[in-house]
Amino acid sequence: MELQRPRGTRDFLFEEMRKRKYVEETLRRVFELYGYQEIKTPLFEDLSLFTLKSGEGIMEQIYHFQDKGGRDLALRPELTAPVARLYLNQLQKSPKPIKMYYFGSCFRYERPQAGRFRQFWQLGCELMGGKSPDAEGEVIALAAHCLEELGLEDFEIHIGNLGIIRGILNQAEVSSKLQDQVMAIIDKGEVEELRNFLEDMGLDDSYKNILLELISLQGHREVLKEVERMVGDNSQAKDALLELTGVLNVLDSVGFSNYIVNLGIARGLDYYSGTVFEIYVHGLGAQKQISGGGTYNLIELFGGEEVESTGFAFGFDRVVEALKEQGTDLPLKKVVEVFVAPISPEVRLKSFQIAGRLRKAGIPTETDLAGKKFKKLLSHANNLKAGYVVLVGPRDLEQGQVTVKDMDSGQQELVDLEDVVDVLTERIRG
RNA sequence: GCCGGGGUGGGGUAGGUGGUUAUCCUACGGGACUGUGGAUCCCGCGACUCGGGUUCGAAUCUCGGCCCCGGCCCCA
Repeated sequence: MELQRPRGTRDFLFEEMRKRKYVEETLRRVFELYGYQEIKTPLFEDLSLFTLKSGEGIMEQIYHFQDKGGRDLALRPELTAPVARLYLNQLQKSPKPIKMYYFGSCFRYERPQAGRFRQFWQLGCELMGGKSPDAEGEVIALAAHCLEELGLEDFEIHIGNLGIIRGILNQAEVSSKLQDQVMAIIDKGEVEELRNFLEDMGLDDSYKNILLELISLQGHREVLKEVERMVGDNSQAKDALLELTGVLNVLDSVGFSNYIVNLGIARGLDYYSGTVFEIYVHGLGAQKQISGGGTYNLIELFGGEEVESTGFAFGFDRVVEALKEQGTDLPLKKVVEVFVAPISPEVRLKSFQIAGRLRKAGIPTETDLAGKKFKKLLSHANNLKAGYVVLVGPRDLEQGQVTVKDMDSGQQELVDLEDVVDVLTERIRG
C-alpha cells in the first residue's frame, strides 16, 4: 500500500465514530449543565505561544513549520495556551467568571504507543475569574460528574496543591530554576531519584525528610492533618493547605467524596501554580492518565491582568478507550430506523416517495439505491439493523397499502399508504 | 531519540530451513430463488508492506525504509 496514513494518526470508521460521538455529546451536555460555553481556536498558532511559557519539555514534541510568508507556526500541542491567548485578545474585560469549553485535536511529535498518538483529541474547559477554592472544587466536581455520566467506574481523582511543596522549597531558599527541576522529578514519581537530587543540592535534612514524606502521603482527607503537622508555620504552605481543604469541602458538599489527596502531583507543564489534579484509570497500559488540570498563572505570564484561572482537559481518546476496556455498553443510535424496500422495479419511485415522507417526519430512513433484488434488500436492511422494513409492492399498492415488517419479531402488517408515517412514528417513538 | 515483537486478499489467518496455480474462514458481487432477511449450496472478486542484495528461482534468506503493536523517555 503506497498511500499510507501518517504515523501516529488514525482513521475512524462508522462504529468507532458513533462511540466517539456518544462520548462527545455526553461530555458536552455535562459541561453545559455547569454553564460552560463552547469556543473554538485555530488548529495552528504562532510558535511562540507554546515556546514562551509551557516549559522546555514540550518544545521537542511540537510540529512546527513556516508558512509561505515566513511565519513560524505550530500545530497546537495542547489547548490551554490557545484559550489563554483568546482570553487575552478578547475577553479580559468581560464579566467574570467566564466559563469556556472546547473539543479539538492536538498534535505532538512523539513515539506512538498504547493511548498515545500524534494527533489526539482533548475535551476540556477553562474557568477564568473564579475564586479559589470554590472554582477549583466545582471544576473537579464537573470532571467527576462527566465520568459518572458516562458510566465509567474505577477512576481515581488525585488532588494536590503545588503551593505546599513550593512553600517548603521557598522556605529552604531553593532557586526557582532548581524548584522546577524538583517538581519535574516529583511528577515522575521517582522517590529515589528525588532523594538523591535533594541530597546533591545540599538541602537540609529536615526539609528533605518533610518533602519526601509529603509526596508519599496519599489518602482521603485525614492526611491533611499529617500535612498540617509537617508544614508547621510555613505561611505559603499553610495557605495552600487551606486552599486544598476548601476544595475538598466543596467536593464533599456536592456529594463527591471519592477523591484521593496526593501531594506528589506536580503536572508536566510549568505554568501550574496552586491546586492540581489528575484522573487515572487502570487497565490502560502505560497511559493510565485520562485527565489533568489545575490552577495556573498563564495570563500573567502572557502579560495580561491577573486573573485566577483553572482548567482541565480529558484525553478524549483515552476516555473512549477506558470505556471500551471496561466493556460499557454505550447506547448508540441506529444507522437507520426504517428501510423502504421496493419489491419490483416499477414501484421504485413510490419507495422514494415513502422514504421522503418518513425523513421529513424525522425518521432516519434508507431506501434502495443499488438496484438490488428484493431478497437482497431484506438482507441489506438486516445488515443495517433497521428496526422496520416497508415492503412496497404492486399487489398491496392496488389496495393503497404497503406492508410494514418488524425486523426483530418478523411480524408484519398491512398499512394504508397515508398512515405509514404515523404508524412508524408511533412504533419508534412510542 | 532508544529497546523488543510484527506486517500475506476489505477483515482474520495457514505456509516460511527458497521450487508449479499461495491455504482456510469471513466479507463483498452474482446465481440456485421474479413478494419476504439472518440458513444452505454453486460461481466469481481479491493478497505476500516498499526498495535494494544473494539466487537459475525469494512470501520464505539478507540489508535498509515505511507503518503497526508493546515498553523507555516524556506526556493526555
